[in-house]
Amino acid sequence: MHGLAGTTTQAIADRSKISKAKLHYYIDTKDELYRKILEDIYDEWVEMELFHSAGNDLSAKAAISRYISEKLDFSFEQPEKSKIVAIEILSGAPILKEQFSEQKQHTQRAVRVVRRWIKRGEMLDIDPTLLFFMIWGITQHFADAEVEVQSMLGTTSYSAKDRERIKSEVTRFILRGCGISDSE
Amino acid sequence: MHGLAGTTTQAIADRSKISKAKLHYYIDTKDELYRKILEDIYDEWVEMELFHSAGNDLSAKAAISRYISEKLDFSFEQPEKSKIVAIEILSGAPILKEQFSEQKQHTQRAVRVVRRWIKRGEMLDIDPTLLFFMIWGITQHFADAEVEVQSMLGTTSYSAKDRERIKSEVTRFILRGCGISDSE
DNA sequence: GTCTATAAGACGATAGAC
DNA sequence: GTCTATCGTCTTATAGAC
Repeated sequence: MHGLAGTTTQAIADRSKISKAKLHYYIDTKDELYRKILEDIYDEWVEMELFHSAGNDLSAKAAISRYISEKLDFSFEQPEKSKIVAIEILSGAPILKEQFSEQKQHTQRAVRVVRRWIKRGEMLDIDPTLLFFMIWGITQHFADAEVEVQSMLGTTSYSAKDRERIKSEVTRFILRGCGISDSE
Repeated sequence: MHGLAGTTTQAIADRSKISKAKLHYYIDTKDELYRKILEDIYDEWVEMELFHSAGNDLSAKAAISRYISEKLDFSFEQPEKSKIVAIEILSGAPILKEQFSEQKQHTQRAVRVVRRWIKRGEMLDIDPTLLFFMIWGITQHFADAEVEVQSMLGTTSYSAKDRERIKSEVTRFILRGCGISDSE
């Protein structure tokens, strides 16, 4: 993963197994291609249901568990996508900045859901927005810092066992952090 | 923050308010400069005491709280440094990879400290390495995803109030996640 | 639609005067 | 040590034949 400047059109063409000229037949500029890819990924990213899921009648425990599971699956299975977005945000989000407002709306809806859980006594009184940051930080770390994580785990890819263990530990950790009882 | 390929020597020279030629008087190649900066930051990064702090007699609660506080301060005060390392790791850590072994040793020592806490009943039985990943993921997110976080908080920089609130919420969240009693 | 060839410019690095 | 000028290379993008 190298971001916009770190990748050449030649490399893109090579990986697509087409010529550079052919690539330019389909796209106008490299920037445009980058922007398109980025927006596609970000849409997929934002639309990952953040608690206002299937039915609003899910318990806090069920909804949060499911969201963590989905986010971790995304990190395990499509780390490249996570990384592309990460580089864009690290760089100050010159392109995605405009779309933050869209995300804000999604998040506001999720904030209200969390507030309801808190009122109902399903979880502790935690700032919902900060809770999202923590969940994002943890789950995305397994994609973005893949090399470091795997190096320390002594592997070169996440085995099915690794995934289960991580998912289980992370879920229980976050649920406890939310003050949601660990036992069934 | 743009990584190695994303920054031109011209930009570096401009920001240093010297000419491009003068820059090349002090450094040989751009790669060399990048490597030097990276290794300096990473050393500072790794040496941030990870639990095997001052005295080994610190309680789990005190040691973890202190570490979170230090990491968050670093994220708030020197986000650029965090970002440079983040980009390097996102890119597969071509340069830092060799130094991972050093970090592994630091981490192994910290793992033993955590194991002791668990044996003593100071905290729940959590995989220490995964715990580190979660703490790193959360704390670094406030630096690396700065734009996104601040955009959602409705600010353009972390105020003293923001910092206190984040630090307090994050610390309590993680301590609860570790099964360490919230009250005094 | 797909190719070869090349234009046009950006960039890292150096030469050489002062 | 610091400057101006420039070389050589890499890269994006286009022109034009087929």
